[in-house]
Amino acid sequence: MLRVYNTLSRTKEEFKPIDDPNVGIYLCGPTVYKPSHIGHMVGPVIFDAVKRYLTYSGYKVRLVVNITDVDDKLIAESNQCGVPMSKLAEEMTADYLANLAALGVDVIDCFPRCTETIDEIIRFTEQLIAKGFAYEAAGDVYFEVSKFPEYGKLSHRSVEALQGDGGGMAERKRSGADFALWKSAKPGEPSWPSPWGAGRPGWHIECSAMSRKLLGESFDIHGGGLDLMFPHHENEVAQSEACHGRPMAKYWMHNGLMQASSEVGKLGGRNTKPVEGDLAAQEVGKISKSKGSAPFRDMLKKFSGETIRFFVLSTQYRRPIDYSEERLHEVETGMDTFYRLFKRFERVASESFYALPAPATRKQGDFDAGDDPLLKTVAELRNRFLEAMDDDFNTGGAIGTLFDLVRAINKYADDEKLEEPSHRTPEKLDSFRRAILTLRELTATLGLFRQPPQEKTPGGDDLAGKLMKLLIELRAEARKKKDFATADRIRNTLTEIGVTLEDRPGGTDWSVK
RNA sequence: GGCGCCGUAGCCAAGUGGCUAAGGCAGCGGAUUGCAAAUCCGCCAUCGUGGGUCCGACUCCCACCGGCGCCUCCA
Repeated sequence: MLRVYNTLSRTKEEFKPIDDPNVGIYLCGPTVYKPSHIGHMVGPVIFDAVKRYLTYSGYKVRLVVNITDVDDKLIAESNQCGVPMSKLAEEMTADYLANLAALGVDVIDCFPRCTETIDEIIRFTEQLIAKGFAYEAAGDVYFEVSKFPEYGKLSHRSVEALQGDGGGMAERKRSGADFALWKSAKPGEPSWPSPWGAGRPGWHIECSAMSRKLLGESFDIHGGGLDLMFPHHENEVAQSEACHGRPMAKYWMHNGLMQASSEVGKLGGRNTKPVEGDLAAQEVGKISKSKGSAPFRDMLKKFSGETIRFFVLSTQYRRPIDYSEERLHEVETGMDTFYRLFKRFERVASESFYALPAPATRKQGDFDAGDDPLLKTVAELRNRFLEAMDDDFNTGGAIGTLFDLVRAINKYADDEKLEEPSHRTPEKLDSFRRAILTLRELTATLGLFRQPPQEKTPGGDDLAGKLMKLLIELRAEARKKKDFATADRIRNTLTEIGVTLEDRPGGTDWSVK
Protein backbone atom coordinates (compact mmCIF):
# COMPACT_ATOMS: atom_id res chain seq x y z
CA MET A 1 0.00 0.00 0.00
CA LEU A 2 1.35 3.35 -1.05
CA ARG A 3 1.19 6.02 1.59
CA VAL A 4 1.71 9.73 1.16
CA TYR A 5 2.32 12.36 3.80
CA ASN A 6 -0.39 14.93 3.39
CA THR A 7 0.31 18.41 4.69
CA LEU A 8 -3.43 18.94 5.09
CA SER A 9 -3.75 16.21 7.70
CA ARG A 10 -0.13 16.14 8.82
CA THR A 11 -0.21 12.38 8.56
CA LYS A 12 0.63 9.70 6.07
CA GLU A 13 -2.47 8.66 4.18
CA GLU A 14 -3.16 5.81 1.84
CA PHE A 15 -2.82 7.01 -1.71
CA LYS A 16 -6.09 6.69 -3.58
CA PRO A 17 -6.43 8.73 -6.76
CA ILE A 18 -9.65 10.61 -7.35
CA ASP A 19 -10.04 8.94 -10.72
CA ASP A 20 -8.02 5.75 -10.53
CA PRO A 21 -5.81 5.02 -12.40
CA ASN A 22 -5.41 8.61 -13.51
CA VAL A 23 -3.32 10.88 -11.36
CA GLY A 24 -2.91 14.62 -11.74
CA ILE A 25 0.04 16.39 -10.15
CA TYR A 26 0.66 20.11 -10.06
CA LEU A 27 4.02 21.44 -8.98
CA CYS A 28 4.86 25.09 -8.45
CA GLY A 29 7.67 26.03 -10.80
CA PRO A 30 10.06 28.94 -10.94
CA THR A 31 9.71 32.63 -11.50
CA VAL A 32 11.99 33.06 -14.45
CA TYR A 33 13.80 36.27 -13.72
CA LYS A 34 17.26 34.87 -13.09
CA PRO A 35 19.17 31.74 -14.04
CA SER A 36 17.95 28.86 -11.95
CA HIS A 37 20.03 27.56 -9.09
CA ILE A 38 20.16 24.25 -7.27
CA GLY A 39 17.16 25.11 -5.12
CA HIS A 40 14.94 25.29 -8.18
CA MET A 41 15.88 21.75 -9.08
CA VAL A 42 14.92 19.96 -5.90
CA GLY A 43 11.20 19.87 -6.55
CA PRO A 44 11.44 18.78 -10.17
CA VAL A 45 13.85 15.96 -9.33
CA ILE A 46 11.66 14.71 -6.50
CA PHE A 47 8.44 14.89 -8.45
CA ASP A 48 10.12 13.34 -11.46
CA ALA A 49 10.83 10.34 -9.25
CA VAL A 50 7.33 10.48 -7.76
CA LYS A 51 5.82 10.33 -11.21
CA ARG A 52 8.12 7.52 -12.30
CA TYR A 53 7.29 5.50 -9.25
CA LEU A 54 3.55 6.09 -9.56
CA THR A 55 3.72 5.14 -13.20
CA TYR A 56 5.66 2.03 -12.30
CA SER A 57 2.95 1.31 -9.73
CA GLY A 58 0.36 1.28 -12.47
CA TYR A 59 -0.98 4.82 -12.49
CA LYS A 60 -1.35 7.11 -15.44
CA VAL A 61 0.22 10.33 -14.29
CA ARG A 62 -0.03 13.84 -15.69
CA LEU A 63 2.55 16.20 -14.22
CA VAL A 64 2.23 19.95 -14.66
CA VAL A 65 4.87 22.51 -13.69
CA ASN A 66 4.07 26.17 -14.15
CA ILE A 67 6.38 28.92 -15.27
CA THR A 68 5.78 32.32 -13.73
CA ASP A 69 6.77 34.73 -16.45
CA VAL A 70 5.22 37.90 -15.12
CA ASP A 71 5.75 39.24 -11.62
CA ASP A 72 7.32 42.03 -9.63
CA LYS A 73 10.76 40.52 -9.64
CA LEU A 74 10.68 40.03 -13.36
CA ILE A 75 9.62 43.59 -13.94
CA ALA A 76 12.34 44.89 -11.67
CA GLU A 77 14.99 42.73 -13.26
CA SER A 78 13.93 43.64 -16.75
CA ASN A 79 14.07 47.35 -15.92
CA GLN A 80 17.47 46.95 -14.40
CA CYS A 81 18.89 45.05 -17.36
CA GLY A 82 17.07 47.05 -19.95
CA VAL A 83 15.72 43.88 -21.46
CA PRO A 84 12.03 43.51 -22.19
CA MET A 85 10.34 41.32 -19.63
CA SER A 86 9.14 38.82 -22.20
CA LYS A 87 12.63 38.40 -23.59
CA LEU A 88 14.13 38.01 -20.14
CA ALA A 89 11.49 35.44 -19.23
CA GLU A 90 12.10 33.57 -22.43
CA GLU A 91 15.83 33.34 -21.80
CA MET A 92 15.47 32.28 -18.20
CA THR A 93 12.84 29.71 -19.13
CA ALA A 94 15.25 28.26 -21.65
CA ASP A 95 17.89 28.10 -18.95
CA TYR A 96 15.47 26.35 -16.61
CA LEU A 97 14.42 23.79 -19.19
CA ALA A 98 18.03 23.09 -20.14
CA ASN A 99 18.85 22.44 -16.50
CA LEU A 100 15.96 20.03 -16.15
CA ALA A 101 17.15 18.22 -19.24
CA ALA A 102 20.62 17.88 -17.76
CA LEU A 103 19.10 16.30 -14.69
CA GLY A 104 17.16 13.86 -16.80
CA VAL A 105 13.88 15.38 -15.67
CA ASP A 106 11.87 14.60 -18.74
CA VAL A 107 8.52 13.37 -17.51
CA ILE A 108 6.87 16.75 -17.02
CA ASP A 109 3.89 16.84 -19.34
CA CYS A 110 3.47 20.56 -19.67
CA PHE A 111 4.87 23.87 -18.55
CA PRO A 112 2.05 26.39 -18.66
CA ARG A 113 3.12 30.03 -18.72
CA CYS A 114 1.34 32.63 -16.71
CA THR A 115 1.24 35.03 -19.64
CA GLU A 116 -0.48 32.37 -21.72
CA THR A 117 -3.13 31.87 -19.09
CA ILE A 118 -4.33 35.45 -18.68
CA ASP A 119 -7.81 34.74 -20.06
CA GLU A 120 -8.32 31.92 -17.63
CA ILE A 121 -6.97 34.01 -14.76
CA ILE A 122 -9.38 36.83 -15.56
CA ARG A 123 -12.28 34.41 -15.76
CA PHE A 124 -11.29 32.89 -12.46
CA THR A 125 -11.12 36.30 -10.84
CA GLU A 126 -14.50 37.26 -12.25
CA GLN A 127 -16.01 34.10 -10.83
CA LEU A 128 -14.60 34.86 -7.41
CA ILE A 129 -16.07 38.37 -7.52
CA ALA A 130 -19.42 37.00 -8.68
CA LYS A 131 -19.47 34.54 -5.83
CA GLY A 132 -18.70 37.23 -3.32
CA PHE A 133 -15.21 36.11 -2.39
CA ALA A 134 -13.37 38.96 -4.03
CA TYR A 135 -13.79 42.66 -4.52
CA GLU A 136 -12.44 45.33 -6.79
CA ALA A 137 -10.70 48.36 -5.42
CA ALA A 138 -9.42 51.03 -7.76
CA GLY A 139 -8.29 48.67 -10.47
CA ASP A 140 -7.01 46.03 -8.07
CA VAL A 141 -8.93 42.92 -7.16
CA TYR A 142 -8.49 41.32 -3.75
CA PHE A 143 -9.56 38.04 -2.30
CA GLU A 144 -11.53 38.65 0.89
CA VAL A 145 -10.08 36.13 3.27
CA SER A 146 -12.79 36.55 5.89
CA LYS A 147 -15.30 35.14 3.41
CA PHE A 148 -13.52 31.84 3.35
CA PRO A 149 -13.80 30.30 6.83
CA GLU A 150 -11.44 27.47 6.09
CA TYR A 151 -8.59 29.84 5.40
CA GLY A 152 -5.51 28.59 7.21
CA LYS A 153 -6.34 24.88 7.10
CA LEU A 154 -3.28 23.99 5.08
CA SER A 155 -0.66 25.98 6.94
CA HIS A 156 -2.58 25.74 10.21
CA ARG A 157 -2.61 29.42 10.88
CA SER A 158 -5.44 31.45 12.22
CA VAL A 159 -6.77 34.37 10.24
CA GLU A 160 -6.81 36.45 13.39
CA ALA A 161 -3.07 36.16 13.67
CA LEU A 162 -2.76 37.44 10.15
CA GLN A 163 -4.99 40.42 10.62
CA GLY A 164 -3.27 41.73 13.67
CA ASP A 165 -1.00 43.99 11.75
CA GLY A 166 -2.67 46.62 9.66
CA GLY A 167 0.24 48.98 9.69
CA GLY A 168 1.73 48.42 6.29
CA MET A 169 -1.34 47.21 4.52
CA ALA A 170 -2.48 48.70 1.28
CA GLU A 171 -5.26 51.17 1.83
CA ARG A 172 -7.38 49.58 -0.82
CA LYS A 173 -7.66 46.36 1.08
CA ARG A 174 -10.46 45.70 3.50
CA SER A 175 -8.30 43.56 5.68
CA GLY A 176 -4.64 42.91 6.16
CA ALA A 177 -5.16 39.26 5.36
CA ASP A 178 -6.64 39.93 1.92
CA PHE A 179 -4.38 39.30 -1.02
CA ALA A 180 -4.28 40.52 -4.59
CA LEU A 181 -5.80 38.56 -7.46
CA TRP A 182 -5.26 41.33 -9.96
CA LYS A 183 -3.00 44.34 -9.77
CA SER A 184 -3.54 47.51 -11.72
CA ALA A 185 -0.60 48.43 -13.88
CA LYS A 186 1.71 51.26 -13.04
CA PRO A 187 3.00 53.34 -15.93
CA GLY A 188 5.44 51.42 -18.07
CA GLU A 189 4.65 48.03 -16.61
CA PRO A 190 3.58 45.13 -18.77
CA SER A 191 -0.18 44.82 -18.61
CA TRP A 192 -3.17 43.10 -20.03
CA PRO A 193 -6.65 44.52 -20.47
CA SER A 194 -9.24 43.33 -17.97
CA PRO A 195 -12.69 44.27 -16.70
CA TRP A 196 -10.90 46.28 -14.02
CA GLY A 197 -8.56 48.09 -16.35
CA ALA A 198 -5.06 47.33 -17.49
CA GLY A 199 -3.12 45.22 -15.08
CA ARG A 200 -1.54 41.87 -14.35
CA PRO A 201 -2.25 38.81 -12.26
CA GLY A 202 -1.53 38.71 -8.55
CA TRP A 203 0.95 36.38 -7.08
CA HIS A 204 -1.20 33.33 -6.43
CA ILE A 205 -4.03 33.22 -8.90
CA GLU A 206 -2.09 31.70 -11.77
CA CYS A 207 -1.70 28.37 -10.03
CA SER A 208 -5.42 28.10 -9.36
CA ALA A 209 -6.20 28.98 -12.94
CA MET A 210 -3.59 26.76 -14.54
CA SER A 211 -4.29 23.73 -12.41
CA ARG A 212 -8.00 23.97 -13.16
CA LYS A 213 -7.35 24.39 -16.84
CA LEU A 214 -4.98 21.45 -17.09
CA LEU A 215 -5.98 19.11 -14.28
CA GLY A 216 -9.52 20.06 -13.36
CA GLU A 217 -11.15 21.62 -10.33
CA SER A 218 -9.94 18.80 -8.10
CA PHE A 219 -6.78 16.89 -8.70
CA ASP A 220 -4.64 14.44 -6.77
CA ILE A 221 -1.33 15.91 -5.71
CA HIS A 222 -0.15 19.46 -5.33
CA GLY A 223 3.54 19.83 -4.67
CA GLY A 224 5.98 22.54 -3.88
CA GLY A 225 8.68 23.67 -1.51
CA LEU A 226 7.92 23.96 2.17
CA ASP A 227 8.40 27.70 1.97
CA LEU A 228 5.46 28.01 -0.36
CA MET A 229 2.99 26.48 2.05
CA PHE A 230 2.18 29.90 3.36
CA PRO A 231 0.94 32.10 1.93
CA HIS A 232 1.10 30.81 -1.60
CA HIS A 233 -0.51 27.42 -1.24
CA GLU A 234 -2.90 28.60 1.42
CA ASN A 235 -4.10 31.25 -1.00
CA GLU A 236 -4.40 28.78 -3.82
CA VAL A 237 -6.64 26.67 -1.63
CA ALA A 238 -8.75 29.68 -0.77
CA GLN A 239 -9.12 30.72 -4.41
CA SER A 240 -9.88 27.33 -5.83
CA GLU A 241 -12.07 25.99 -3.09
CA ALA A 242 -14.03 29.21 -2.74
CA CYS A 243 -14.62 29.14 -6.45
CA HIS A 244 -15.46 25.48 -6.85
CA GLY A 245 -16.80 24.42 -3.50
CA ARG A 246 -14.68 21.28 -3.52
CA PRO A 247 -11.16 20.32 -2.51
CA MET A 248 -8.46 21.66 -4.77
CA ALA A 249 -5.94 18.90 -4.25
CA LYS A 250 -6.39 15.67 -2.35
CA TYR A 251 -2.78 15.45 -1.21
CA TRP A 252 -0.40 18.29 -0.55
CA MET A 253 3.25 17.33 -0.67
CA HIS A 254 5.91 19.75 0.51
CA ASN A 255 9.56 19.12 -0.04
CA GLY A 256 12.32 20.30 2.26
CA LEU A 257 14.60 23.06 1.14
CA MET A 258 18.17 23.02 -0.02
CA GLN A 259 20.45 24.74 2.42
CA ALA A 260 24.06 25.66 2.49
CA SER A 261 26.14 23.51 4.76
CA SER A 262 26.97 25.09 8.09
CA GLU A 263 30.42 25.89 6.83
CA VAL A 264 29.06 28.07 4.09
CA GLY A 265 26.24 29.33 6.26
CA LYS A 266 28.68 30.92 8.62
CA LEU A 267 30.06 33.01 5.85
CA GLY A 268 26.68 34.39 5.05
CA GLY A 269 25.65 35.02 8.60
CA ARG A 270 21.96 35.06 9.22
CA ASN A 271 20.91 37.07 6.27
CA THR A 272 18.39 34.52 5.20
CA LYS A 273 15.51 36.61 3.98
CA PRO A 274 14.44 34.73 0.89
CA VAL A 275 13.76 36.22 -2.45
CA GLU A 276 10.09 36.94 -2.59
CA GLY A 277 7.85 36.35 -5.50
CA ASP A 278 9.78 33.32 -6.54
CA LEU A 279 7.41 30.43 -6.43
CA ALA A 280 9.66 27.44 -6.44
CA ALA A 281 12.85 28.60 -5.02
CA GLN A 282 12.90 31.02 -2.33
CA GLU A 283 14.56 27.86 -1.21
CA VAL A 284 18.25 28.44 -0.92
CA GLY A 285 17.57 31.86 0.37
CA LYS A 286 20.62 31.21 2.40
CA ILE A 287 22.72 29.98 -0.46
CA SER A 288 21.62 32.69 -2.78
CA LYS A 289 22.39 35.36 -0.26
CA SER A 290 25.63 34.02 1.04
CA LYS A 291 27.05 32.66 -2.16
CA GLY A 292 25.43 34.90 -4.68
CA SER A 293 23.20 32.10 -5.95
CA ALA A 294 25.53 30.26 -8.23
CA PRO A 295 23.64 29.43 -11.39
CA PHE A 296 22.79 25.79 -11.71
CA ARG A 297 24.40 25.62 -15.11
CA ASP A 298 27.74 26.42 -13.49
CA MET A 299 27.23 23.61 -11.05
CA LEU A 300 26.78 21.29 -14.01
CA LYS A 301 30.33 22.04 -15.03
CA LYS A 302 31.50 20.40 -11.83
CA PHE A 303 28.98 17.63 -11.35
CA SER A 304 26.87 15.53 -13.64
CA GLY A 305 23.12 15.89 -13.57
CA GLU A 306 22.99 12.29 -12.48
CA THR A 307 25.18 12.99 -9.46
CA ILE A 308 22.94 15.86 -8.44
CA ARG A 309 19.85 13.73 -8.91
CA PHE A 310 21.34 10.98 -6.77
CA PHE A 311 22.31 13.52 -4.16
CA VAL A 312 18.83 15.01 -3.99
CA LEU A 313 17.16 11.61 -3.82
CA SER A 314 19.45 10.27 -1.14
CA THR A 315 17.54 12.25 1.47
CA GLN A 316 13.86 11.82 2.28
CA TYR A 317 12.13 14.59 0.38
CA ARG A 318 10.49 16.27 3.36
CA ARG A 319 13.78 16.95 5.06
CA PRO A 320 16.13 19.79 4.31
CA ILE A 321 19.28 18.96 2.41
CA ASP A 322 22.62 20.48 3.15
CA TYR A 323 24.44 21.38 0.04
CA SER A 324 28.19 21.13 -0.21
CA GLU A 325 30.61 20.21 -2.91
CA GLU A 326 32.27 17.79 -0.58
CA ARG A 327 28.98 15.93 -0.24
CA LEU A 328 28.60 15.82 -3.99
CA HIS A 329 32.04 14.28 -4.33
CA GLU A 330 31.13 11.61 -1.82
CA VAL A 331 28.02 10.86 -3.81
CA GLU A 332 30.18 10.50 -6.91
CA THR A 333 32.36 8.00 -5.14
CA GLY A 334 29.33 5.99 -4.15
CA MET A 335 27.91 6.06 -7.63
CA ASP A 336 31.15 4.74 -9.08
CA THR A 337 30.37 1.47 -7.38
CA PHE A 338 27.26 1.22 -9.55
CA TYR A 339 29.06 2.19 -12.72
CA ARG A 340 31.74 -0.41 -12.09
CA LEU A 341 29.14 -3.11 -11.66
CA PHE A 342 27.51 -2.08 -14.91
CA LYS A 343 30.84 -2.40 -16.67
CA ARG A 344 31.39 -5.72 -15.03
CA PHE A 345 28.04 -6.84 -16.35
CA GLU A 346 29.08 -5.80 -19.82
CA ARG A 347 32.31 -7.78 -19.58
CA VAL A 348 30.57 -10.86 -18.29
CA ALA A 349 27.34 -10.85 -20.22
CA SER A 350 28.40 -8.84 -23.27
CA GLU A 351 25.30 -6.75 -22.84
CA SER A 352 24.81 -3.13 -21.93
CA PHE A 353 23.11 -2.42 -18.64
CA TYR A 354 21.61 0.70 -20.15
CA ALA A 355 19.98 -1.25 -22.95
CA LEU A 356 18.34 -3.78 -20.68
CA PRO A 357 14.57 -3.84 -21.03
CA ALA A 358 13.53 -2.96 -17.50
CA PRO A 359 10.12 -4.18 -16.40
CA ALA A 360 7.90 -1.15 -16.80
CA THR A 361 5.55 -2.03 -14.00
CA ARG A 362 5.80 -3.47 -10.58
CA LYS A 363 3.91 -6.60 -11.54
CA GLN A 364 6.13 -7.33 -14.51
CA GLY A 365 9.13 -7.13 -12.25
CA ASP A 366 7.98 -10.00 -10.05
CA PHE A 367 9.71 -13.24 -10.65
CA ASP A 368 9.96 -16.70 -9.21
CA ALA A 369 13.27 -16.91 -7.43
CA GLY A 370 12.94 -20.65 -6.94
CA ASP A 371 15.82 -22.06 -4.96
CA ASP A 372 18.37 -19.70 -6.44
CA PRO A 373 20.09 -18.06 -3.46
CA LEU A 374 21.06 -14.98 -5.42
CA LEU A 375 17.57 -14.43 -6.74
CA LYS A 376 16.06 -14.99 -3.33
CA THR A 377 18.23 -12.23 -1.98
CA VAL A 378 17.37 -10.06 -4.93
CA ALA A 379 13.66 -10.60 -4.39
CA GLU A 380 14.00 -9.73 -0.74
CA LEU A 381 15.95 -6.57 -1.44
CA ARG A 382 13.51 -5.61 -4.14
CA ASN A 383 10.71 -5.88 -1.61
CA ARG A 384 12.60 -3.71 0.80
CA PHE A 385 13.11 -1.15 -1.90
CA LEU A 386 9.42 -1.12 -2.77
CA GLU A 387 8.40 -0.90 0.86
CA ALA A 388 10.59 2.13 1.32
CA MET A 389 9.16 3.80 -1.76
CA ASP A 390 5.62 2.91 -0.75
CA ASP A 391 6.26 4.69 2.52
CA ASP A 392 5.93 8.26 1.34
CA PHE A 393 8.54 7.92 -1.38
CA ASN A 394 11.42 7.20 0.93
CA THR A 395 14.05 7.44 -1.74
CA GLY A 396 16.87 7.58 0.79
CA GLY A 397 15.92 4.26 2.31
CA ALA A 398 15.35 2.81 -1.14
CA ILE A 399 18.81 3.83 -2.28
CA GLY A 400 20.24 2.03 0.72
CA THR A 401 18.82 -1.26 -0.52
CA LEU A 402 20.26 -0.52 -3.93
CA PHE A 403 23.75 -0.63 -2.46
CA ASP A 404 22.88 -3.91 -0.80
CA LEU A 405 21.73 -5.23 -4.13
CA VAL A 406 24.96 -4.18 -5.79
CA ARG A 407 26.97 -5.94 -3.13
CA ALA A 408 24.95 -9.14 -3.46
CA ILE A 409 25.48 -9.18 -7.20
CA ASN A 410 29.20 -8.44 -6.92
CA LYS A 411 29.56 -11.20 -4.40
CA TYR A 412 27.85 -13.62 -6.72
CA ALA A 413 30.15 -12.64 -9.56
CA ASP A 414 33.13 -13.10 -7.23
CA ASP A 415 32.03 -16.43 -5.82
CA GLU A 416 31.15 -17.85 -9.21
CA LYS A 417 34.24 -16.34 -10.82
CA LEU A 418 32.16 -14.91 -13.60
CA GLU A 419 35.05 -12.79 -14.83
CA GLU A 420 36.61 -15.98 -16.12
CA PRO A 421 34.79 -17.28 -19.19
CA SER A 422 35.54 -20.90 -18.31
CA HIS A 423 33.43 -20.59 -15.17
CA ARG A 424 30.39 -19.19 -16.89
CA THR A 425 27.40 -21.40 -17.42
CA PRO A 426 24.08 -20.48 -18.96
CA GLU A 427 22.39 -20.96 -15.58
CA LYS A 428 24.82 -18.68 -13.74
CA LEU A 429 24.64 -16.05 -16.43
CA ASP A 430 20.89 -16.17 -16.30
CA SER A 431 20.78 -15.58 -12.56
CA PHE A 432 23.34 -12.84 -12.89
CA ARG A 433 21.38 -11.20 -15.64
CA ARG A 434 18.08 -11.40 -13.81
CA ALA A 435 19.64 -9.82 -10.74
CA ILE A 436 21.04 -7.01 -12.84
CA LEU A 437 17.72 -6.62 -14.57
CA THR A 438 16.11 -6.04 -11.20
CA LEU A 439 18.68 -3.40 -10.42
CA ARG A 440 17.81 -1.81 -13.73
CA GLU A 441 14.12 -1.98 -12.90
CA LEU A 442 14.46 -0.34 -9.51
CA THR A 443 16.93 2.37 -10.47
CA ALA A 444 14.64 3.29 -13.34
CA THR A 445 11.86 4.18 -10.91
CA LEU A 446 14.18 6.81 -9.51
CA GLY A 447 15.24 7.94 -12.94
CA LEU A 448 18.80 6.87 -12.19
CA PHE A 449 21.35 5.25 -14.46
CA ARG A 450 19.36 5.63 -17.62
CA GLN A 451 22.39 6.63 -19.66
CA PRO A 452 26.05 5.68 -19.48
CA PRO A 453 28.03 8.27 -17.54
CA GLN A 454 30.06 10.78 -19.43
CA GLU A 455 33.48 9.19 -19.76
CA LYS A 456 36.17 11.55 -18.56
CA THR A 457 38.37 10.41 -21.39
CA PRO A 458 36.98 8.44 -24.27
CA GLY A 459 38.83 5.17 -24.63
CA GLY A 460 38.16 4.70 -28.31
CA ASP A 461 40.48 5.43 -31.15
CA ASP A 462 41.72 8.78 -29.91
CA LEU A 463 45.32 9.53 -29.08
CA ALA A 464 44.99 8.89 -25.35
CA GLY A 465 43.30 5.59 -26.04
CA LYS A 466 46.03 4.48 -28.37
CA LEU A 467 48.77 5.49 -25.98
CA MET A 468 47.07 3.70 -23.15
CA LYS A 469 46.76 0.60 -25.23
CA LEU A 470 50.47 0.69 -25.86
CA LEU A 471 51.35 1.28 -22.22
CA ILE A 472 49.10 -1.50 -21.06
CA GLU A 473 50.67 -3.87 -23.59
CA LEU A 474 54.19 -2.93 -22.52
CA ARG A 475 53.27 -3.39 -18.92
CA ALA A 476 51.67 -6.76 -19.62
CA GLU A 477 54.86 -7.91 -21.32
CA ALA A 478 56.95 -6.70 -18.42
CA ARG A 479 54.74 -8.52 -15.96
CA LYS A 480 54.97 -11.67 -18.01
CA LYS A 481 58.75 -11.47 -17.70
CA LYS A 482 58.38 -10.78 -13.96
CA ASP A 483 59.88 -7.38 -14.59
CA PHE A 484 57.73 -5.80 -11.92
CA ALA A 485 59.95 -2.77 -11.61
CA THR A 486 59.01 -1.69 -15.11
CA ALA A 487 55.38 -2.72 -14.67
CA ASP A 488 55.03 -0.75 -11.48
CA ARG A 489 56.84 2.22 -12.90
CA ILE A 490 54.26 2.40 -15.64
CA ARG A 491 51.37 2.02 -13.26
CA ASN A 492 52.73 4.41 -10.64
CA THR A 493 53.42 7.08 -13.18
CA LEU A 494 49.93 6.70 -14.57
CA THR A 495 48.52 6.94 -11.04
CA GLU A 496 50.38 10.20 -10.58
CA ILE A 497 48.71 11.69 -13.60
CA GLY A 498 45.32 10.43 -12.52
CA VAL A 499 44.96 7.23 -14.46
CA THR A 500 43.96 4.12 -12.55
CA LEU A 501 44.72 0.64 -13.83
CA GLU A 502 42.68 -2.38 -12.87
CA ASP A 503 44.10 -5.84 -13.61
CA ARG A 504 41.60 -8.61 -13.94
CA PRO A 505 41.48 -12.05 -15.53
CA GLY A 506 40.46 -10.77 -18.95
CA GLY A 507 43.01 -7.96 -19.15
CA THR A 508 43.67 -4.52 -17.80
CA ASP A 509 41.18 -1.67 -17.72
CA TRP A 510 41.99 1.95 -17.20
CA SER A 511 40.02 4.91 -16.06
CA VAL A 512 40.61 8.57 -15.33
CA LYS A 513 39.80 9.95 -11.97
C1' G B 1 5.70 36.53 19.77
C1' G B 2 2.60 32.81 16.52
C1' C B 3 2.73 28.15 13.60
C1' G B 4 5.98 24.17 12.40
C1' C B 5 10.39 21.08 11.58
C1' C B 6 14.90 18.84 13.09
C1' G B 7 18.99 16.89 16.65
C1' U B 8 20.93 8.75 15.08
C1' A B 9 28.59 6.70 14.53
C1' G B 10 34.28 11.30 12.28
C1' C B 11 30.83 13.17 8.12
C1' C B 12 26.03 12.12 5.37
C1' A B 13 21.62 9.34 6.16
C1' A B 14 17.33 5.29 6.75
C1' G B 15 14.55 3.16 10.57
C1' U B 16 11.92 0.92 14.89
C1' G B 17 8.03 0.39 21.47
C1' G B 18 11.13 -5.37 22.73
C1' C B 19 14.41 -9.12 17.30
C1' U B 20 21.66 -7.74 14.26
C1' A B 21 19.56 0.61 14.98
C1' A B 22 19.80 0.11 6.92
C1' G B 23 23.08 2.15 3.60
C1' G B 24 26.96 5.69 1.79
C1' C B 25 31.76 8.42 2.54
C1' A B 26 36.13 8.17 5.57
C1' G B 27 39.07 4.71 8.76
C1' C B 28 41.00 -0.13 10.53
C1' G B 29 41.82 -5.64 9.94
C1' G B 30 41.43 -9.86 6.51
C1' A B 31 40.62 -12.63 1.65
C1' U B 32 42.21 -11.86 -3.31
C1' U B 33 46.62 -9.69 -6.10
C1' G B 34 53.76 -10.38 -7.89
C1' C B 35 52.44 -5.59 -5.49
C1' A B 36 48.25 -2.54 -6.40
C1' A B 37 43.34 -1.14 -8.09
C1' A B 38 38.54 -3.16 -8.06
C1' U B 39 35.57 -6.79 -5.46
C1' C B 40 34.25 -9.62 -1.19
C1' C B 41 34.43 -10.64 4.35
C1' G B 42 34.92 -8.45 9.25
C1' C B 43 35.33 -4.13 12.75
C1' C B 44 33.59 0.89 13.82
C1' A B 45 26.71 4.24 17.16
C1' U B 46 22.75 2.76 22.58
C1' C B 47 20.07 7.16 18.96
C1' G B 48 21.03 16.07 22.02
C1' U B 49 20.20 16.55 27.82
C1' G B 50 16.98 15.68 32.08
C1' G B 51 12.51 13.68 33.69
C1' G B 52 7.82 10.74 32.94
C1' U B 53 4.56 6.65 30.92
C1' C B 54 5.38 1.39 30.14
C1' C B 55 7.13 -5.29 31.95
C1' G B 56 10.27 -2.75 28.24
C1' A B 57 11.77 3.57 24.63
C1' C B 58 16.28 5.60 20.54
C1' U B 59 11.00 5.14 18.94
C1' C B 60 5.18 7.88 23.14
C1' C B 61 4.62 12.43 26.73
C1' C B 62 6.87 16.85 29.29
C1' A B 63 10.86 20.21 30.08
C1' C B 64 15.40 22.07 28.69
C1' C B 65 19.61 22.85 25.33
C1' G B 66 21.04 23.32 20.23
C1' G B 67 20.01 23.97 14.78
C1' C B 68 16.33 25.56 11.13
C1' G B 69 11.77 27.18 8.22
C1' C B 70 7.42 30.26 7.49
C1' C B 71 4.59 34.55 9.41
C1' U B 72 0.95 37.94 2.43
C1' C B 73 0.29 42.26 -1.20
C1' C B 74 3.52 47.34 -0.23
C1' A B 75 8.61 47.48 1.39
